[in-house]
Amino acid sequence: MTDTTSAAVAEASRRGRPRGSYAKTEARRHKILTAAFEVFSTSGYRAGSLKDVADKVGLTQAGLLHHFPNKEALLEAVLTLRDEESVSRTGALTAQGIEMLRGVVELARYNTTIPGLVALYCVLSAEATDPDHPAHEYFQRRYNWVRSTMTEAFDELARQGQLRSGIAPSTAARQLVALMDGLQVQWLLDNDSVDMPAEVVAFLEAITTEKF
Amino acid sequence: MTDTTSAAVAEASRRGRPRGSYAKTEARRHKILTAAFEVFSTSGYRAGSLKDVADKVGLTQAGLLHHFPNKEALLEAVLTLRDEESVSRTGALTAQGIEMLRGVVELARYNTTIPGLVALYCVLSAEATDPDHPAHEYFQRRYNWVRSTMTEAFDELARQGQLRSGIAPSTAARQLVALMDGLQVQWLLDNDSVDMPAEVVAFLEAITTEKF
DNA sequence: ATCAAAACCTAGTGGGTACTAGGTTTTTAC
DNA sequence: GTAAAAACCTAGTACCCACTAGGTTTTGAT
Repeated sequence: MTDTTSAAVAEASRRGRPRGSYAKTEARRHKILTAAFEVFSTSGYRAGSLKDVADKVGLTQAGLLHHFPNKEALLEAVLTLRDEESVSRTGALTAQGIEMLRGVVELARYNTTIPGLVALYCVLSAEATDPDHPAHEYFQRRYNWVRSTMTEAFDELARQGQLRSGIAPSTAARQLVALMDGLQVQWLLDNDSVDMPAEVVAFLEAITTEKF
Repeated sequence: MTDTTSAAVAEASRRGRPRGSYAKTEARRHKILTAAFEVFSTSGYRAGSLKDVADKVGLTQAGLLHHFPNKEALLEAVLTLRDEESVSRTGALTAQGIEMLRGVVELARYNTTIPGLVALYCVLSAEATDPDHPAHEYFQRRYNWVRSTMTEAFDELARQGQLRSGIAPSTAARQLVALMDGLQVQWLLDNDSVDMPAEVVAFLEAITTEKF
């Protein structure tokens, strides 16, 4: 365990040891992540450049690389931050059963307000289907986790007889995830062509006996 | 109209006019398109390079650019060829109503045998959601066409009372397209996680009264 | 006020990019 | 066989890439 109390930092400083980052540093790193997010969203990871990111923040490439050792680390940081934010924001995954599925509809609605984030995951998940992509395992883990979480929700519905017969909970989960991903592509290509939350509601009402 | 009869070519040759391409040229262009397809599939258009394509064919970059004036033209040629091939192969879209939907299931099954093509459209459609992408309009047109074709099929089902009540044909079409796209991402990330044709069948049987 | 570390820069490295100019080899009609 | 166009190459353009070495400026605890 690293001791990060101020007393310990002061002690370390006296001996010429590493000091913590400055007051503005956290804000700057956040700005960098926002910019990186925008760049990776529109160009993908491979075609998006560190210079594009640095320019958006008002830094040089080298300045940027002072905060993140390399491009891959930057991508990881973006993905981690976005996961934390969306989990803390929606708490979409703490709910269970039907309440969680209502949360999914709400998520679909919320997604229409953040096309950038939708584009990021859309472009990145497609790019990361290549086993050599640095985010390949991240997306494998992510999909496994989302699918299993959704399967649990449909399991509960099935136990209460609210899932239409002939539909396995795991199938419902896979399809719901697939549907949302696919709708996003169509929506990004042409916003007016798809009403995402309405489509999700229609799907859920088709496979369950509930109203959403 | 360009006159391309052999007599006309001969006449043109006598005058030092352009000649047609050589016997092997068509095969070579086809080899180039195959290679380009592979490169764009795994890396996308933006990150995929002409050198990668040229190397696969055993040409130099310059040699490749003798056949296609630039990278964008190469992409267009790949997309056009693939559309022609898949239309002529499956004839998936000549059928109507339920027969066409059965063709969609068959397409999902066939897709599992060509992960490269699936990856191409998956990566490219995501990348092309950016309005500045050269294939942006291509994908807009493509989705509009696919959606309207599918809507017609569901319309016919609805007329025959085979579409579950409460589901609009256009909704069914959008969802079927979205589902297939989304399933492909999950399948590319982990082949064993999804049985694509089975999922499509499950979806169709959930929204219709038919067996698939 | 001092001074060391953090933050950031300039100026590179070696490599890749799409694309071009101009020449050489290969094909093919005559 | 000849000649001209097609096919293809070498060698270059100008630019972008991720990343680094080493120096300068800024910060902040003492």
